[in-house]
Amino acid sequence: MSDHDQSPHLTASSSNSNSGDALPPVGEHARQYETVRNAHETELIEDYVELIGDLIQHRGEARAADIATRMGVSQATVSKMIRRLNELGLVTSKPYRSLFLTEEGQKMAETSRARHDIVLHFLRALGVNDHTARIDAEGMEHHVSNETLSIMQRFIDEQTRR
Amino acid sequence: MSDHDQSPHLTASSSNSNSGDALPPVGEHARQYETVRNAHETELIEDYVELIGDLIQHRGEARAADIATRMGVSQATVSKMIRRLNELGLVTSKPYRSLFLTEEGQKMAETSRARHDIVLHFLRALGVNDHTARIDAEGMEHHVSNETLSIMQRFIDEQTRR
DNA sequence: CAAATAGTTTAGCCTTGGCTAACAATGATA
DNA sequence: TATCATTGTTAGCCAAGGCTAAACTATTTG
Repeated sequence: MSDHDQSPHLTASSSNSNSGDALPPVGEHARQYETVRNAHETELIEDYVELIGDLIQHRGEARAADIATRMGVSQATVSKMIRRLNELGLVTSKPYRSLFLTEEGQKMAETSRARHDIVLHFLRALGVNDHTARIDAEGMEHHVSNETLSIMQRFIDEQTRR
Repeated sequence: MSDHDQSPHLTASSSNSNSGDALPPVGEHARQYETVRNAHETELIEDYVELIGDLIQHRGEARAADIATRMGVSQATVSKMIRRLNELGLVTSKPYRSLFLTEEGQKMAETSRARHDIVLHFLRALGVNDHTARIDAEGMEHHVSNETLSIMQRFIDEQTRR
């Protein structure tokens, strides 16, 4: 039935020089998309936690209003999100008071920040202009595996050690 | 969470040497997040269209069942999505028949495919292993600006011309 | 210290993108 | 040709992440 399987299709448009042309085997292909879907679920969470960590570090505290303006989102949305972060054990908050990260939240914030920094520095080291690099980094950071991250780090090191 | 994970992270420390540490100005910061949110809206659409294009090219036709197994998603979900693509003028479909891309759909498929390929080749040229590169590329492709894309292309060219 | 302003939360709505279950059409084949 | 497996569609559910409007709390200030 579903075993149309991988028909051996010789790269019809051979002009493109590579092995990436053929469709991946079904199972693998599905797993790729699944990975992306999963990343999407955690992405926003990580962005919030990272931002909260940054605000605490640079401003001394994280207030819902600041999060809202920095995220470009309504305060109501932030409030709802904070409830979720609370349920997930990432922040603690008393009503009408400012937020704190739990231990787990702090770990997540640090990891996210580190990843973000590597991607951003990498893009700049590659030659991407600062403004673009920031935007791209914000989107890319959640989709870069640790393997790729460490290769990026190596690239940065080589580049700057020169 | 991320399944393809292992390496240690002694790295972040070294990256404290820069201007990226301070929070960006509020407006700019908000615009970064907005860009990501917008990307999210088109991402899935592009993935479907790209996949449909690939199926047509490699298999001669795109059937809902194949899309479902490749995406790792139920047929009902695909069916619903196809209706949306239809409304957006990206595909044409008669019930119970296989799909075709409109002209606009084809353009989108080509663009997506090209972007995807560049990112994938770039990662491989960087030294990322094929399997990881595929997964990362799938997630990253929608967040890479044209500027970065062309820098990646240049990098590939230099790398392979050696 | 009371009133105004600023900040936070809640209620209720909307859209997306998943799902399952039930039903409908197609096409192979007995 | 009648049956049945495969494929496609529809209905109806759910959670997430937006929004606005209204209610509530905290803080500033007259």
